[in-house]
Amino acid sequence: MTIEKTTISDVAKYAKVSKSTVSQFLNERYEYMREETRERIEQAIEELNYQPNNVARSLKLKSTATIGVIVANILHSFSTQVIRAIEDTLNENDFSTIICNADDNPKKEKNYIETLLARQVDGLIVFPTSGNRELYKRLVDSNFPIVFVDRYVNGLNSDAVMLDNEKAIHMAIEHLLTNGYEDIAVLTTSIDTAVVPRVERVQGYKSAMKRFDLPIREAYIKSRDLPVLKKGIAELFKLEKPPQAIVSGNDLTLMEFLKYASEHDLKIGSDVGLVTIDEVNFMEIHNPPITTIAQPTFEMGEKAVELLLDKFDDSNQSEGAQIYRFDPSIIVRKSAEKAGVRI
Amino acid sequence: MTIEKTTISDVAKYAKVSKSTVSQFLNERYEYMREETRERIEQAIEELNYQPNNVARSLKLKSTATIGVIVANILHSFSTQVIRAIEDTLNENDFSTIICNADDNPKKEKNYIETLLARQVDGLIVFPTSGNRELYKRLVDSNFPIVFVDRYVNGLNSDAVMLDNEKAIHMAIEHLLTNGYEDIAVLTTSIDTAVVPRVERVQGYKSAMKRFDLPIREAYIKSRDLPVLKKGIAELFKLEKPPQAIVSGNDLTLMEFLKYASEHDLKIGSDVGLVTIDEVNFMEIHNPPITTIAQPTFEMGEKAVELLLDKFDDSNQSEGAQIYRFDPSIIVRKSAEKAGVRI
DNA sequence: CTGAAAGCGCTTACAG
DNA sequence: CTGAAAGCGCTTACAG
Repeated sequence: MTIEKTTISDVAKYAKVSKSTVSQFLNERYEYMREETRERIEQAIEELNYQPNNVARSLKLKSTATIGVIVANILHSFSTQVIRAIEDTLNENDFSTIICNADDNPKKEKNYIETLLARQVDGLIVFPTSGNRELYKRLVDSNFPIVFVDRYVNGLNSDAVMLDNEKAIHMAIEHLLTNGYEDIAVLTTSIDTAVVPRVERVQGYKSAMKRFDLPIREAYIKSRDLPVLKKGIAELFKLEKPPQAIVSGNDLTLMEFLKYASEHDLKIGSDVGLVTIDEVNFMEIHNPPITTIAQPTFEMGEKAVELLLDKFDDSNQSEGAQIYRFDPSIIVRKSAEKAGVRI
Repeated sequence: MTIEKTTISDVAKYAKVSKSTVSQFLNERYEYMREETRERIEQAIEELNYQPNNVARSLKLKSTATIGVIVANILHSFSTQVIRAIEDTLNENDFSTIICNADDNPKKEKNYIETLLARQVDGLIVFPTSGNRELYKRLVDSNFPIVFVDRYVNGLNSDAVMLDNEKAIHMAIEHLLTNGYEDIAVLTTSIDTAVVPRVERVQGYKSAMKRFDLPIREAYIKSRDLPVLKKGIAELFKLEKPPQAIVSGNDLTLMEFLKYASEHDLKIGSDVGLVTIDEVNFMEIHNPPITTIAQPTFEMGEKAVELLLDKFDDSNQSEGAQIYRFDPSIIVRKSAEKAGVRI
């Protein structure tokens, strides 16, 4: 089963040179190499079908050229999209990516951080849960290259790539108001664990209501864990004054709402207006098509990689960590139009 | 920026023992270790905040405990689901996973295979394109642990985890027939590159038609690349006798069909019956909800890992490679019911 | 019960 | 232009 690999020594012997010279060749330092030597090595590598061992290289170089990515919840399509961008960008820069899914579970997350560090990843990009502040603090304090995405960890001086969540909610609400919906409710997953985007989206809801001189009704704010969110939605529509429109915090909360709506024969648009954050492929084919506040997922992933790679560049003095906010954009479709009404 | 790591030597010095003894401790070989020694080492590790370096360990052990996963197209939700299962299962067995997306591009795929091998992954799980037969052949012939998922590479004696594609199509067609649809067309992505499941699905279509004594109309078989599939769909409905129902090969072809249907005001169910392969979250909330032939994605991912790990077990003589076929199941919803007609 | 030594497969000053 | 030597951080027979 075990295949004896051919090593650099085999190549050296075969080409009748030293290991050093082969190594020079492998690292493309041809400057002082005779044409003939180069060809001999080239041939030896070919004949022996030699494949360099990167583990050995990594050990010597103290760099593995791999980045660990830990995502809180890979089922969330925003995450998949950003990860896709991260992997692409990293790959372009000759880095490998190890993707881990923490399932919103701090224990799993901790475990992943530790095994990634043991594997000597050169840096970490993480969508953090809020359960490992101390661990992250230690990493950040010791200057280990790390950048956060989507969420940040409170009180840590580290880079983070975030959506402008307040703006996102404002856009959603403004669109709804323009289209004649006034009593607007917001749906997010639970904010008990203080996950930043959810908190910001709820705050954004409140500030938007204030800005548009509308009352803030606590009963219109439903932040619940996914399995019990539908109950919350039901409560909303049992209210004396049920909402005329819904802002859904992401694609997962949207699914719950859509299920509720179809079970209760609520017509999207005419019965309830709807805008959701996060663009997913099925928005377009839903009937009616769903108006969406999209995050620039590709740019966000790219930025995260860029920030991380900058840290490897010694010439770049760390000029203090920052939170980078990205602008959402609205994709107007039909879910926030009352029957017949056109803007 | 670089943090000097504490190494096993530091721990040894601090605990006043040799590196060997620390290593014994790390590998939990306590048999011959004095209680007191153990405690001293434990403390030293704690004090120095020592983290073992897995790269060094891997080099010595010639095993990295990591598996490379190469997926042909990560945008395909079947792949995401299987990968999720693979990662979970691997993680339970203390293996790391490196996921790479080949984008259905043999060149990218080749590149990934090479870098994964250079990184000394212990094995490979791959959803192969059909462009690297020779490379895969070399790997399989040299006994490198590899298992294929979803597709296999022709003429290679290797394990593969596959859907019973013929059965899947038969189930779809039988369901459609039972519900009163007779003229049935099938949609898949292009079969020019001979990607196995597509080919099998088209074959399955033909064998099903034969089995049910229906004519096989070539014009009802549309196998096109995604960007031009919609044109193929249009052709279908311009036929003298347009199909009464559609079997969609996967979630991506489904999207194209759904877009076409909504643009042309085709009512799913009453105007055209529809069954698709691959269960995705939005099937349920689509209007009408979509009847689906589901693949047992979790079991398939789990099986792939199991087959791979078996190869590491020397006691298991390789009893010849096999193709493992998994049974699809049907999730009946409303997209294959004519208005008013109930089964 | 514990330590000295060799070695995994590379890279990199340094010498010549 | 090329080679000998040391070393990256571990593990594992082997000796005592």
